[in-house]
Amino acid sequence: MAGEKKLRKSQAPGVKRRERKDTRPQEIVAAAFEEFATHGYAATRLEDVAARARVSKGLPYLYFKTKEELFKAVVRSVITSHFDAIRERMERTDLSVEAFLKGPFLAFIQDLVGSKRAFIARLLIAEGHKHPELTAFYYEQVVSRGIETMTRLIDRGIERGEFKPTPLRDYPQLLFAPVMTAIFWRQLFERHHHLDTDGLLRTNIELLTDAIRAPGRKGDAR
Amino acid sequence: MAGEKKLRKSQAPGVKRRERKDTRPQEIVAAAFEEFATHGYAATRLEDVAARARVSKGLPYLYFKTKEELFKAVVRSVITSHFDAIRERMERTDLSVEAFLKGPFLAFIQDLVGSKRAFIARLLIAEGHKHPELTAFYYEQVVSRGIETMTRLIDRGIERGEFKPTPLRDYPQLLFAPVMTAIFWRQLFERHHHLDTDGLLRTNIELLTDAIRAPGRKGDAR
Amino acid sequence: MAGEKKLRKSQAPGVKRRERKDTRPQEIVAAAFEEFATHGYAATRLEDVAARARVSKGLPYLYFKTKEELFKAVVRSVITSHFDAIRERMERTDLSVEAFLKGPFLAFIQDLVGSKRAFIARLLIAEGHKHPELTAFYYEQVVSRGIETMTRLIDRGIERGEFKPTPLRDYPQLLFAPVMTAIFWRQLFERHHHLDTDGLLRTNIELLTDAIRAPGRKGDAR
Amino acid sequence: MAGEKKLRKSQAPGVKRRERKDTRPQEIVAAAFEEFATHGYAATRLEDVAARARVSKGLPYLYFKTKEELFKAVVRSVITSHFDAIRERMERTDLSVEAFLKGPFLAFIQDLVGSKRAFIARLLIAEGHKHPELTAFYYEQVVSRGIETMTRLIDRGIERGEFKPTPLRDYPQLLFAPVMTAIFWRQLFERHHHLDTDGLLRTNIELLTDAIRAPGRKGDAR
DNA sequence: AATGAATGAGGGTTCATTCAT
DNA sequence: TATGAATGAACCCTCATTCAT
Repeated sequence: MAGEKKLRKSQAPGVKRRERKDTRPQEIVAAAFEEFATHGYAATRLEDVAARARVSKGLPYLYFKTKEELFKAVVRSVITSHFDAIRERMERTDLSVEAFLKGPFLAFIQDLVGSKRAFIARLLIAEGHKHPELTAFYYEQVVSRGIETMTRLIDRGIERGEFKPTPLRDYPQLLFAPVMTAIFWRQLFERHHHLDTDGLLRTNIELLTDAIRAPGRKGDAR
Repeated sequence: MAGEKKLRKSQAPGVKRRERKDTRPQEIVAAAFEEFATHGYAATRLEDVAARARVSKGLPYLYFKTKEELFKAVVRSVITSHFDAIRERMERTDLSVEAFLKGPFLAFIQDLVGSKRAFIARLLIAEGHKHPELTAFYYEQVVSRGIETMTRLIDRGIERGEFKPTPLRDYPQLLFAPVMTAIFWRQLFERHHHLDTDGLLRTNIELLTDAIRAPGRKGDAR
Repeated sequence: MAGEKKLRKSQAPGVKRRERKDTRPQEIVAAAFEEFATHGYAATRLEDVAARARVSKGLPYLYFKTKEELFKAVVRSVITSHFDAIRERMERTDLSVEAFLKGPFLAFIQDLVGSKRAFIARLLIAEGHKHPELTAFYYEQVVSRGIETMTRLIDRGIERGEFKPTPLRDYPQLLFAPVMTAIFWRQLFERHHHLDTDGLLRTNIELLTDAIRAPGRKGDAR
Repeated sequence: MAGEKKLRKSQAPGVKRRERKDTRPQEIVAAAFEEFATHGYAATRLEDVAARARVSKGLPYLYFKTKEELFKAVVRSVITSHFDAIRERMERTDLSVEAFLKGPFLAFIQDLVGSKRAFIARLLIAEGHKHPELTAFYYEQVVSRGIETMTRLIDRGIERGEFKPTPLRDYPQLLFAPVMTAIFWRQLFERHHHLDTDGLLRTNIELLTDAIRAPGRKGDAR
């Protein structure tokens, strides 16, 4: 019933204590991400987070006042740069809009669906309404900006004569909608029936661009 | 979490005990639905469910062995007939496929998004992976059947010459994808930015049918 | 989740309701005996008792105010006649004392060890101190009378010249002690190692009578 | 069950936390022993155990996964050394067997009956069948070894010519049987009638040795 | 007399959080 | 900073007991 000396952590033998100190919060957030993604908010135990991060049970409280703070930090950490990057490319690209959608944008969402960041979607769906502050933050940082950028992208296509004016312009969410479907399918139903999510996402973009393409334009024009 | 004086037992004095017994499970499931939808699985306290159903703390256990059983009953209760009904109409309709999609099908998903049943989606996303049995049940009863039926519907459109052959046939999920988006938007972001979900759903169907319509066909043909 | 009509009891189709009514308490006590013997006091559920007696959950409360009352009734029911009978034979017998011990008495305790009544011993050991009234009742009805009778029996043996005067006269419990051991062994250790309890009991009596037999007497004299 | 003001945490101000940790399990086991001995397994509340040990309600779970584990620990803690010690003396002694029985062995069982360890007997009788693992452990560690040792002791007496060959050799339990009787009498009937348990135990050994002593031997020979 | 639906106090267990070291 | 022993509120579930029928 206890007694034997544990091997004690030291996951990175070459790294000095001083150095680890600075990365501790990130390590804890990373560990928390795994746990939250696996078990959901309520079923995640801070003790397990600490164990996964190879720190003591009390340490997370040094950086995060409560479990909820830690959760928020996790969400924030996943948001970050990725979305900014694709938005910036959207603004600067000199590809045709259709080419951009079928190229970088498709690649981005295909990658997203397969990445660990996808789990954050489930977390937000499940817990979002209980953390309004967090939801607001997410909406502002990711969703509203994403919508804006995509609206502009479609408008640019219309301005340039690539696209007809269509209501897609008012519902840019439609370009993103299958991402949610793909993510949830993978997490819930993949074991029952395989879904080629890459194909799903590609098909959606192809069909939508087919639907809005200006008459006389060729589908795969760059 | 309460406040109002309870009527204390036999709140329906005219109703016999024996008769009440038959309705109790449904009442409890209904109360549980509200609580689960509001707080999620883990954060729902059976005591609150009981209070909402105006029964004692222990009564739910008379009808449902555990919290999980109750949860499953909630999910099952919401699934039921609705999906069967639309599937049947899909099989029997003598509308053109496009007309069906823009008529009954659109009405169905628009209603779904606004109904309480939409909350079940969040529950499944959030908790599904912890209740594999339930997920399997849901997949079999709802998802796989729905996919099949929609595949047949699209194929029928192709056979009849309404539609071109397109990969949409392999990804009927695309007709449903915005439903998820609409549901989650309502639950999470509606307070930050209004989304006309009816328009969103309609636009998706219009664009997809535009994209797959056989050349020479008119859009609103019945 | 319920619904199908149960087959409803009727364990004795030929017995009229009127007749059963009179035996109900005994049936309940019998069922309670089984449950208490199997699970102990605390772990016995009145619902199970009722089910075993084929009566409704509430019926036992018509005859026994509380679980404890029922428990007492169980103990009383087991005591009854058996002990009285052997005591009476002890007083009236015209066998020699040694013959009585090796004959009827030995048979009695051998039977006791193998009978269901033995379980009552465990119940008393386990719960006695929490039911002082019951313990007092048991002491008066069974123990003290038994001790007295056995003391008289030994004294008679001494008076008749069968036995030497020995301290056994002050500790008649020694004639009974192995009964406890036999009972507990059967209930606890029999699966690990078989003990011939008949032999154990016989040997104890043989050795004790050997030890106290008056010089010049023969061991197996009747 | 309470009443006295608690000293509130760190009731031993001079003792370091780390050091306390090592003694806590024993303290909890000791407290649990008292509670189990007093109320039996089922009727013992872990909260009372904690209170008796002057720790919080949750602490016992840090050292013992469940109530049952704690119960097992209690039984184990009582078994230990005592029985080993007497067995070893039995093997090594250079007393005559009779002298050993009337000396060290008698002293051991007399002490046992008066000690707190006696309560464990009630626990085992009462709860043993519900904890088969524990019963097996007890049988192996205590009972079977004890039986073996005593069989050897009697055989040694026969070999040395102290004793006649008798069936006692097959039922060494008879030397121990009155211990059970003495323990239960003390716990149940002592208030109704005093029993000199020392005398009881001594008499049993004296009578049994009288019964098996080889002809021509003197009773108190060393 | 009999049923069984309903009650609600009670206890085992978990885990976020604190704090002595 | 960092540890991990300790706390105690909270929650699931059980079951003796009640009572409308």
